[in-house]
Amino acid sequence: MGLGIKKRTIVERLTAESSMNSGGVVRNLADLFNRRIESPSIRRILLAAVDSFSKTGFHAASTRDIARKAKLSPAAVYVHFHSKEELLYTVVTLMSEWVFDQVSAAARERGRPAERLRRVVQVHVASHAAMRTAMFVSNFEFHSLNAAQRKKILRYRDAIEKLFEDCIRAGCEDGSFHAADIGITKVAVVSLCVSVLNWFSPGGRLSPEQVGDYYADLVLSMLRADPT
Amino acid sequence: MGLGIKKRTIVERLTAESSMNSGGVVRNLADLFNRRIESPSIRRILLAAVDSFSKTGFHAASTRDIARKAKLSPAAVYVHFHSKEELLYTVVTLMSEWVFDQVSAAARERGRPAERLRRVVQVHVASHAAMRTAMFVSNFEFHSLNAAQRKKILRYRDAIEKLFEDCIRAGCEDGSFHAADIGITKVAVVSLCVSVLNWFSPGGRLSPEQVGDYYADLVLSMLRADPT
DNA sequence: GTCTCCGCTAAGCGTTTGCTTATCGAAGCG
DNA sequence: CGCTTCGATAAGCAAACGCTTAGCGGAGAC
Repeated sequence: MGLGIKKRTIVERLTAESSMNSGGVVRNLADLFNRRIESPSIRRILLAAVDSFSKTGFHAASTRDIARKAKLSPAAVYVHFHSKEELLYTVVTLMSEWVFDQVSAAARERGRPAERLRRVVQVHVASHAAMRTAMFVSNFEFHSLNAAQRKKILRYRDAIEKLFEDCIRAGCEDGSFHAADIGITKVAVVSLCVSVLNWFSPGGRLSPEQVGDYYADLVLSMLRADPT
Repeated sequence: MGLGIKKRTIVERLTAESSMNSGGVVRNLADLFNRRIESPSIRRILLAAVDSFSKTGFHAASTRDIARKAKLSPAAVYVHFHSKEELLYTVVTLMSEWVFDQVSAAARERGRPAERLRRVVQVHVASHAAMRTAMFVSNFEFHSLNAAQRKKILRYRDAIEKLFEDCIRAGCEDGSFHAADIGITKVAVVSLCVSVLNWFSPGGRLSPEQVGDYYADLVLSMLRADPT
């Protein structure tokens, strides 16, 4: 067999189990990692990485700190991951895949454009709010990935944007929506959804689902065609 | 005079010159720094810091790198600044003050709520787009400041949010706007404006002012009262 | 001429960083 | 038993980090 070939990455060995085919919704980050990653040590490392990255940012977080939180020696992290960068890439990949699964499931259900866009916005916002910490890392430490990694993650982001665009375009074509520029409107709507990360608080007045509903109302009134 | 007292910070020595009282609008970041900072060396350091912080984030940026970009020795930075953290704090303060000046000037002009909110949104978005790099640092490296510094910067942010809230509340009271929850609506609108940082590109199809106009349209149709 | 100030630099201190090396012990297997 | 595999560790390396120290050189004051 191939010598000199470096070991496979965690991302390449992820359990191919999505929220679709395995009983019930994902409840939280630990639950999501349980479904996708077999080794308990690797799960602990990734949970610790999310915690460290979210608190201090990728570059300020030390691998020693992550190892300590995972109750392992500093070197044990490198038994499972090639580098600190791969830690971040694994986290971002897991979260990007999950959000894409959530939103595309919402977009698959039939309905009028307004109904479909409502579901897509609601799920997108609620997902970001519910997994606030990990989605924060996935979004705001994205630029610390290398070019090849960024390119792979961008595929998920582009696919999600496409789902939004399809709903908006369908509504414009059947006259229920008005948008002067679909491209700008699309990025404005998506970035509005993501920006819930900047203020949402788990212990706050509203649940993730309630915030999602509210944002869906905002987006629909933003897009509804003039009754004139 | 007081011995043992550490030297004053750059922020404490800023020129008290706002865009109001000194001829014309600020054209770009260098122009803004020229108006507020006397020493050319300090201006070069701050411009270099903005560049480094925006490219790699606060923690990954090295003071040696910043010094090299400013054409100074590494130690020269510490002649003017106590620490790397003070570099960030100075940048964030300058940008936060500037944005607050811009938005509050827009809010001061009289008009119906819809007209005032349109101006406020337009200026807020256009300011972020026009100073994209520095505003990016100001917003996304905010968490690297210490608690006391964050508290001071939050005063500007809260004041800006208040300006938005006043417009929205006035529109709800005179019946021209509809908002089920003014608090959530306010943070959604403000974070929508800020999120232009995530996609705006200086060389793109639209100018900062055009994007501001488009966002103002979006926000107004989001808030306008139902004609039913 | 001498003294003081001030912006600036060369050199380097102490610490922390990401990551490697050599090794261990338990488990699986013929 | 002998051998391999594998998760994990103790120890440490080379590099980079933020920041300090001691001192230089030109300008202004008297």
